[in-house]
Amino acid sequence: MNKNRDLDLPLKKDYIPNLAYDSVIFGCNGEQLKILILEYHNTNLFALPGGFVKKNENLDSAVARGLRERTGLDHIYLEQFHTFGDTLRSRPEVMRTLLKANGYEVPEDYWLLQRFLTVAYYALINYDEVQPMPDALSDSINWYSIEELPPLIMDHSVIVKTAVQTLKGNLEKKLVGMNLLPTKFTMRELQQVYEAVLGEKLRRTTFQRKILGLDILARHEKLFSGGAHKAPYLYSFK
Amino acid sequence: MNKNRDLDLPLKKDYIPNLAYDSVIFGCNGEQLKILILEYHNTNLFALPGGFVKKNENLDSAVARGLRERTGLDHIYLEQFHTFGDTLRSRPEVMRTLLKANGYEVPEDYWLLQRFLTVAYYALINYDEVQPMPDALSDSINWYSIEELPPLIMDHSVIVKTAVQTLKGNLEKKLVGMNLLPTKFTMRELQQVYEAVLGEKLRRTTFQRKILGLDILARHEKLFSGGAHKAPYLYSFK
DNA sequence: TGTTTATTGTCTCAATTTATTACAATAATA
DNA sequence: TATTATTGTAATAAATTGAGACAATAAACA
Repeated sequence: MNKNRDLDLPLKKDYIPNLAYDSVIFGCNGEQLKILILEYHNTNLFALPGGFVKKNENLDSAVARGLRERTGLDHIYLEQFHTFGDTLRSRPEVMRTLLKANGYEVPEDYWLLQRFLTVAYYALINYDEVQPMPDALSDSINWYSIEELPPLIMDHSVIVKTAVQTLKGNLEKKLVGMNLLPTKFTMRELQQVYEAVLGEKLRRTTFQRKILGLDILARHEKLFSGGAHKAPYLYSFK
Repeated sequence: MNKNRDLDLPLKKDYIPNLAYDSVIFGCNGEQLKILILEYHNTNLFALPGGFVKKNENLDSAVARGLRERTGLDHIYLEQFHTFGDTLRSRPEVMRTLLKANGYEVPEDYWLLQRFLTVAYYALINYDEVQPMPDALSDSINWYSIEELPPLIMDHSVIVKTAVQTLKGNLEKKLVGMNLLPTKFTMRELQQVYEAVLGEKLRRTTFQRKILGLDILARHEKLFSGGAHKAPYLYSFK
């Protein structure tokens, strides 16, 4: 197999053992809430983007680093939501399969085949302003609607479900919705984000009154989209 | 020093390296929200109860095990709330101090002196029905009001603050309040728990109507306390 | 150039929820 | 039997939210 690719693999000596992180990276295309999913080379295996924590690196920094590598973006809204630590979540045979598919034959005691706990984060980014990049072991990274995910490896489906639940809960409490939009956005776009996250239609007038009442938005010029109707104002987060 | 106590120390081979857990164990005496704090032997150092995860043990099980050891209680309400992973949170000199104070001289590369990330949980228990027990390295474990904590080692004060914030947020969302009370309790006791957690007085009639309206309580016999007034009903969680 | 269409911003009134007050019931005591 | 402290619930006021109405307006069209 492809022995000269070994240098791509993370080295045991550089990382905290038995500990990983995974990121649920949310975007919204105006209709649906979506997340970024990796597809591993030659395997038909799908997974969340993730990585490992360097021995002298903050946990948060490690996740931000991985996110930068996948999205090219900096200063992303990022929030830790749960650490998954069941013994049964680790599936060495899955890891072995995807290493093999990439040309790596590893010994029985290879560090990546051990048990891993993972700290899960969710990130909110602007769907339209990102050019996602696959990692060393995967050949594609794509947006998937949270309603139509491919089967994910290990416990990644549970991680996604937990992320969606957490995001729902934080939407009104922490007002994180605008992180899924560009700096300036219309009230309708914001409402569409809320509807995609909550999974339900909202009443336009009530929504507008509530959001404006929070006094967190600054109003800017109008947006002339070319449509045959009144132009909406643009808003930004204060 | 006391070499024959070495057997009490956790052995590196049994545990996931670089990973710990800490528990913020809440109780309520009717007036104040309190937590259990350990005082280490001969050091004047105070800390949260915590421990390590065995190589083949679920994370949640490890925390439940530690909680059982400190409180003697089983089936405790337990919730993970954050994983703390900054490099600077680890303070090997603190660990060395408290090992020394207990008679343990350890080498420079001793595993407990390395960097540790910690998964933090909070637990809710009945203040009156627990006989807390100190761990191997500590000589006391006591209730402290969250308003009057002693100075805690490392980042344990931050962990406590985060726990209190999380508990506040979950009080109404997850209705966890009754876990701080015995099986049967009066409406006033429940209100006192809410007031202690939220840090504010609540209106009696509004509180009673809201809680009863949730339809989560079963009403039982009255409690005759001996006071010169109408006796309140006892309630339990449905 | 007026007319039409789709959408927006805001207002009004109804429905619901929450806050506040009031008050009768009652357990022990004097 | 009156007094005291507290409880359960009802009644009313205030605030919030739901639902509809409507004028304003940007572009297309006749």
